[in-house]
Parts: sequence; C-alpha cells; structure tokens
Amino acid sequence: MARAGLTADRVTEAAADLADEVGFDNITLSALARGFGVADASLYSHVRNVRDLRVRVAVRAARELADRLAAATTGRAGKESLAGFANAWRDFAKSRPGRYQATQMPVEPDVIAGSGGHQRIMATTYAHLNGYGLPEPALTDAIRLLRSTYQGFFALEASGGFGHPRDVEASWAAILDALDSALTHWRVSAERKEP
Amino acid sequence: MARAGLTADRVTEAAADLADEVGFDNITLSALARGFGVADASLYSHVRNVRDLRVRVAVRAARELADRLAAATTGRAGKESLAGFANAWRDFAKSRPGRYQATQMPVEPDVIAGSGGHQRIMATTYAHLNGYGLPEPALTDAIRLLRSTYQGFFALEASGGFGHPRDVEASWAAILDALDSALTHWRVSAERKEP
DNA sequence: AGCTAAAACCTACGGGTATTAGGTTATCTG
DNA sequence: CAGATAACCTAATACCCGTAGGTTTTAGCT
Repeated sequence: MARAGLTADRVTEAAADLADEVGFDNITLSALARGFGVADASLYSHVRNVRDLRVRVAVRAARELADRLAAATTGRAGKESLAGFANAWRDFAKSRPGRYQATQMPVEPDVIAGSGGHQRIMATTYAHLNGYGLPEPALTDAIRLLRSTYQGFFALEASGGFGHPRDVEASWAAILDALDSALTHWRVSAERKEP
Repeated sequence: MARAGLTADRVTEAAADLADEVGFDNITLSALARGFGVADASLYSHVRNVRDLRVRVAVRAARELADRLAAATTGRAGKESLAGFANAWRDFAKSRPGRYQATQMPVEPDVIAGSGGHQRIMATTYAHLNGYGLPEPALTDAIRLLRSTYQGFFALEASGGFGHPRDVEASWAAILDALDSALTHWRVSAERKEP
C-alpha cells in the first residue's frame, strides 16, 4: 500500500486546483480524498476541517494574486498603473476562478493579519494610486470604489450576468477610462475628520 | 393529522424568509420542512428540487426589488435619480440580504425572459439614467459600471470586507458623487460600431 | 541493524442533506 | 357521496462532514 505522501500544503494545492475546476464553494473533502486515492478521514490529519481548508486556500491564493498585482504595477503610475492593476486582477479572476473566489472569502482579522498575501494586496492597492495624489480619506473612498467595481464586474462576468450583446472588453475599457477620470477629478470635499 | 396547507408559493415565501436569516446559499429543504412540520420529501410535491426552489425565490425577490427601484426613481432625474436608485438597491441588500442574493443568482435566459421582476429591473436601470443623455453603447457601458460597483460594494459591505475604520456611509456618499461625475463627463469615444 | 515515536493512513460510526419511488389520506368537486 | 386530486408519508439511496480509535509506514536515534 503505497502512501500518497500527503501534507497540508499538497492538500491545499489540490484544493485550489479543484476550486478552479468546480468553484470554490463546491470543493469537497470527499472529492479531494478521491483524487489522492485516500479515505476521507485521512485528510483530517492535515487539515482541521473544510473551513480550515478553505482558509488555507484563501491565504495561498492571496499570495499568488499579490505577486501578480505587484508585478503589474511596479514602475507605473497614473492610468498605466490603474490599468495594469485592474487587468492583472481580472486575468487572475478569469484564469484562476476558484482561487480568485477564495481571495474574497471573509476570514477572521487575525488570519488576514497573518497572511502576507492579504497584507501585500492591501499595500499594493494603496500604493498603485500614488500618482493620483489623493489625500485621506478620499484615497480610501476611491479604493473602495475600485474594489467594489472590480469585484462586481468579475462576478457578473463569471456568472454570465452581462446579457446585453455589447462587447464586454469594450465595456471594460470604457469603465477603466471612467475610473481613471473619476480618480483624476476626485472632489476632495472639506468634511469633518472621521475616526 | 392536520395538514400544513403547503403550496409552491408558501414554500417559496418561507424559503425567502429563511434566506434572509441564514443566507441564500444556506437554504435547505430539510430546514424548510422542519419549519412546516413536514417530511423533507413532502416538499417535492410543490418544488422540483433545491435549484428550482432557488429560482422561484430569485424571481419573487426580483419582483420586490423592481418595485422598490421603480418607486425610488419615478419623477427624478440626474443625481437624484442616481442616488434614489442606488440607495433603494442598497436598502434592499441590507434589509433583505437573502432575497438580494437571490436576485444575483445566475439563471437561464428563458427564466429571466419570463420573470417580470428581472425585466422591470433592467428597464428601470436603463430608464433612470435618461437624464444623463448617454447614447449607446456608452449607456450600456455606464450601466455595467453601476451594476458592478453596486454589487461589489454590497458584497463587500455584507461580508465585512471594509476593514478600514473609515466610515462606510461617507465612502458610499463619495462613491455616488464619483459615479455621478463619471456619468456627467462620460467620454463618448468615436469607436467602430459593435454588434 | 534494531527500536521508537511521529506521521500517514485506515475502518467504523453518527449525523445531515438531496432525491426518488411508491404508497396513504385528506379535501375538493361534480 | 364517489372519484379525482392534492397533500402528505415511509423507505431507501447516495453524498458529504466529522469523530474516535486503531494500524502501518517512515524517519531518526542508538
């Protein structure tokens, strides 16, 4: 009886691959065990439970996304940086749908704090807008706009939510133009300071 | 043995309520049957399967959202219409989270075609931007921007994705300003006609 | 080489959900 | 009131998660 040589890392990687195939919400310990030729219960030696497995996939996926985002924005500024960032994110969402979904999974703050990937995504997100010269809190507002728009767009794109015949690529380009314009002309209102 | 008096509609309504409680992805035939004091299998007389039940909830929820959106935009134009639309959507997402999730469920085109709610949501979405005078295909691009942003924002808000201490309401207001500005200054490029 | 302890697996359950098949009973209608 | 229909039921299959406790392999140490 040759052993599969399981380890938490290999299980996580297999789970990430499975997520890309069947969707992050549909990964199953049983399917993983089948893939390894192993009994379901054997996986519990390497992973606490399904939830734990998902978190591990999320952390690993965040690392990969962070790499891509960083590579796509270093040395760029303004619209170039914006487009590089957005396109890298979109590429990731389309080519690794399961891992992308994993990065959006709500996890405990302490997990995020301990996840280098999540930290670097945050950092890169803030940094890539440097060229627009937005002061806080406008910068955070702008980032929330970008995150919302991207996440919503990718979700709609993935679920076939764009029923209209208009070319999705053209819409994407137009949206990036609009976002660049919004960032360029962001109205920094003189509001009270918020905590 | 008094009967529960089940019907497809009552089951759907109960499912919608359950979705608001535990999340649309977590509705379960077993839980519904428990609530009615009935065996699981009994529900299959009124609903084909879980998928069918979800679609029914989606159709019903779309009707409710369509009502709210229409009420929030009739007689308004420009920023007022935009804000009314967006806030009505957000209110719905926050007060009826399960039903809101249901409206985002990917369903077959023929289901959408037969769902008055979905149709009216589309119509209202297009109509509420009339004041901005956008020609096609810019109008469709703009609508895709709005849908993406709203959907992403609500998802992030619901999942606690906004970790930063910045007040979410303030960000929301700033984002609406930015979107209004983007729509007002939308760059209608002279591109080739797309199908 | 031989022993040992940890790591890698297993079987056996208990519990939950989806779905089908085939029956039974209340309720409506002609 | 009889028959049809709608509203139920039990039973069984098939997955899935998770726990408990046991067995085998592997690696390290003497």
